[in-house]
Amino acid sequence: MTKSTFNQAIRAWMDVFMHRSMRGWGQFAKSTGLSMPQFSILMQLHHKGSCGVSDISERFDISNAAASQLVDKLVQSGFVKRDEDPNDRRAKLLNLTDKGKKLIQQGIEERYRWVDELAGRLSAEERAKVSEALNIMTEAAKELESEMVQQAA
Amino acid sequence: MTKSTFNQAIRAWMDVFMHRSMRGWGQFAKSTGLSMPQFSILMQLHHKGSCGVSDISERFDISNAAASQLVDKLVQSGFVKRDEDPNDRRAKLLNLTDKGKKLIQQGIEERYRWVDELAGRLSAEERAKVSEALNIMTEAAKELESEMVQQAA
DNA sequence: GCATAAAGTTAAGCCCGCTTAACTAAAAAG
DNA sequence: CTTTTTAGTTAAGCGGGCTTAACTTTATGC
Repeated sequence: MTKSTFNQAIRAWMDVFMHRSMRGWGQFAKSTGLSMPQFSILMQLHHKGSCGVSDISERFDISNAAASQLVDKLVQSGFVKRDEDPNDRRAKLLNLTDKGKKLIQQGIEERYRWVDELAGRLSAEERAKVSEALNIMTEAAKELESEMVQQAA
Repeated sequence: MTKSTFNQAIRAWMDVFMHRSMRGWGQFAKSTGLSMPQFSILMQLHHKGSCGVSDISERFDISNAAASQLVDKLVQSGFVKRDEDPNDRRAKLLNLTDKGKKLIQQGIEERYRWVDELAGRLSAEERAKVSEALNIMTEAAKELESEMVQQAA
């Protein structure tokens, strides 16, 4: 296996997959009535869990003020809860509410549906191969991620 | 290979991959100075090639007027060229300019860099497995896509 | 050929995200 | 204990995306 054959395979897949999933998320966000920035904050909370307002502003490279305002809208819509941090009363702890979690989960399920359809077209043998390969990739990605975090710290 | 083992594998991968690539595209779009809607249009043109204004409005579920205005900004910034359709002089043929193509290509390259790093962590044997699996998936995705198009027609 | 439909454009107006600036409150530094 | 720094909020104002509505130009249907 040459490196370039591998690269070709992964690039072809990325083209198909990225295009498809970006389109899907955009449409889903729109269907919820939330703006993309608001929706992205929900996604971030889903992935990273509890965080403060300034974490949001750093993550999306916007001002604290902007983050605060966006979060406030999400709080008012009932998707996010904003509690005081008991350890630092200046800070806030942002979390998805049940309503927020449900919404994101629904979006994820819809994304899954597409790959489930894909899965349906594969033989059991093919599924086994794909499954093994994706586990390899996921593992590598997680390792890479954790090294990045360490590097940043 | 049970279906649920497969689903688990693909979902884990999607979680990692989608989060990563969405973040990446967002940051890249921001770095170009283009808004997300504008950037998305460039992506669409990259994937689907030449199309009219109303194709844009359908694809993003916005009015013709909105699409026209967005496109106009992209034309003025030099990322898109807007020619008359010789077969129907009402219609326009939208295409990426060289500048537009270059921009998108650059974004894609940056996305690739991440998976290239991933690839670097794999053994030749693992790369072969992953490569085969991704080709299977890409093939299935393309088949599914073309059936969808037929169904819509 | 004339009426109707279709592809795009333009303009007015609304909402939203974002920034800067001024502010409150709490923690850290000295 | 006072000063400074940090976390977050609020308000004013700008720019952008989107919609509706009015319009131009070209193609289609009868």
